[in-house]
Amino acid sequence: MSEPRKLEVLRAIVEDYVHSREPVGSKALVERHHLGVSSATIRNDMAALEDEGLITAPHTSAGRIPTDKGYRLFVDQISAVKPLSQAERRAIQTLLEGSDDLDDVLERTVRLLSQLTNQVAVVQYPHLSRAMVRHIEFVLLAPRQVLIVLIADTGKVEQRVIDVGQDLGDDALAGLRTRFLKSLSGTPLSLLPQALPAVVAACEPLRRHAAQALARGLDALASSTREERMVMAGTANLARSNVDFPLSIGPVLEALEEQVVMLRLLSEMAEDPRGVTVSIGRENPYDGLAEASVVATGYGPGSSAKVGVLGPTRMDYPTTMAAVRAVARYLSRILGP
Amino acid sequence: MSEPRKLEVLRAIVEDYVHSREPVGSKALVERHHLGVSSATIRNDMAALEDEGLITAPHTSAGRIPTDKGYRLFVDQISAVKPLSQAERRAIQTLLEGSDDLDDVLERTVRLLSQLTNQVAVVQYPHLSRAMVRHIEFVLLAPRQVLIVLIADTGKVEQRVIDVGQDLGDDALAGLRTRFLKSLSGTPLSLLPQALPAVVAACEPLRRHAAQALARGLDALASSTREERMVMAGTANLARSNVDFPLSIGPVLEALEEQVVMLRLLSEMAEDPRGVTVSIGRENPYDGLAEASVVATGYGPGSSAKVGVLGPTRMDYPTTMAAVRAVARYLSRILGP
DNA sequence: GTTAGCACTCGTCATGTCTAAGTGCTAACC
DNA sequence: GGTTAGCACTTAGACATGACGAGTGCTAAC
Repeated sequence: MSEPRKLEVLRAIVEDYVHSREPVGSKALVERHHLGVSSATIRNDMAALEDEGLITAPHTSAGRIPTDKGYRLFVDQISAVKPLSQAERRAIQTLLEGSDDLDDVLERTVRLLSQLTNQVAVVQYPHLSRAMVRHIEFVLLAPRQVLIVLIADTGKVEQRVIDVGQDLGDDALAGLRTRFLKSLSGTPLSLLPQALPAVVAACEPLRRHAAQALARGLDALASSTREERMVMAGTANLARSNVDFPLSIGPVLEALEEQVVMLRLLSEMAEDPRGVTVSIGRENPYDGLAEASVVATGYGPGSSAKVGVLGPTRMDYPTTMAAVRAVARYLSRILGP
Repeated sequence: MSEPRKLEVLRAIVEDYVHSREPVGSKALVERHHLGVSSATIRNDMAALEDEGLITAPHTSAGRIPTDKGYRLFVDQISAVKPLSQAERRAIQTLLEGSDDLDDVLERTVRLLSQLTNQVAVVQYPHLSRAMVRHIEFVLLAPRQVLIVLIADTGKVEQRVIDVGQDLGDDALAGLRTRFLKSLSGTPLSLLPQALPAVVAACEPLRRHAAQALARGLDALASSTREERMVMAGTANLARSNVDFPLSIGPVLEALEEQVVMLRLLSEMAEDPRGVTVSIGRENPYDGLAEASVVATGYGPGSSAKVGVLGPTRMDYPTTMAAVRAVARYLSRILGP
């Protein structure tokens, strides 16, 4: 029993099953793929693969289907990432180049990726840990209500309304603004928590209270900038692959809606040297995704933010991986300097 | 054959069907509801209702189920909006009062509403046509790149990066900012397009080009503020009511994802004097929602923005309508002056 | 290590039968 | 006229049955 052929058999099973959604038997295998041996031999190989937990039979005398472990081996060792067609690559390029705004870029990206893969696409907003304070604006909405706007040099803007706890005039607020801005301009958002107390301390005691409140607001803003968000598209594709989620797509939709779940999942996916990381079925840390796989990769500066797709475990991994990788590259290029 | 009893029968059919998801027959009807007549009489009534197109039989010798038209009559004339429980009302109040930010309020609202109704909840961002310019900020990101921030007195902030087409220093930009701000502060966003040319004209010819670009940017921002957005929650509820969408929930998910569709739908729903508007099944202008109903109402100043839920036609209208109405009221109160 | 052959296992499909639910109609009743 | 009882008729769904085919595992021979 040759080891390489066994892998070949596994590959064939995965490919056929992904293609037909039906358990694949030994006979069909020798017919469709010209392995140079008889079906009996394949049966032996399959028995061995089953012993190793790479494939499984839904019931006696049905063909075999890959297990999570089988997909894993397939993805890691057997499959070759299938390059995109020329047309597809051109589509990516033209579609993404037409956009300017960050929101717009990400929006287009997910749509594109979901169409390319026929799956749910997800993209995380870029991390802004390296972002610095570019501008701070305080706007008096009511005697005690102040709108704080924090602008990072990445172009990201965050705002929030707070209650400063004491009446403030426009002038007083402008004064505070200048003070904050002078001290904080250029400060990395990540260092804001440390930098704020000094600014507050330097304020006139009379306005200490308001300054305190403003500092708290800025702190919250900075951390909500760190706090991650994501964009998503193609949920309707889930309905099409309804059959692939034996129970229901409910848990999957829940996971997608609970963005926290997805974000943690994405960030926990270690970066793979091959460029794309795959998390298969029960490997996912969230139970609702036990029947789903996530294919993701980093993009942008430091590849810290993730872009990826989510679909049933029974997914065309080579093509999906190729699409994700390609999109991530274009994305990096466009967002890059 | 008494007209009132016929309506009573329709009501009973709708209620039972909504409750059991099964076609309801004449016998079951007389058992569950104490109409003072025999099943034979009910059968006559049912035949009449069927003739009028209010109910239909899926096949010979099954019970009847309401048609869209039947639901319509039920909603319009028969049903009484069921008041929320004390606990539910308290839940709404406490949950919504804990929030400050507009985004936060809307986010909480949809979550709450989707939980209350076990349906998909949708809320449109408030129209800002009456909003006025509170503040304008230009930030130089690169020699020619300027970040424009437009802050409305409603607390809404919009930003965008533009290319001004000529090199500008920080000072020059600050000058332009002051000029724009002085002229435009307090201008309703809706009047911005008319107000901008004058400001540009008043600028020094040297900076005319940049001013032109900035004005275009502001115009775009103002209109993108007018442009509508929405928040949504509870899509996972669709999966649970999978059975209610005979074909697939795919088209529904598509409609939800294409926010344009939903927004048009919401805005086309005329305001109903009773407070809540319902659009049932094929009444919806979008084919993918032929099996779905939307229950919505306006909120906020002028009730111009909409909040509502989407679910299968087989939906508990009285409760849903009550929930939507209650949530809209709290929402108006919180966002109110 | 590979192959052919064969007995055995099950899921699937087509078929047939039976039952319960529910209707529509007719004739009697108030 | 509206209401009722009764009955023949229709049909979906549940269930059993059996043939079929796909597929396996094993053994013995190559």
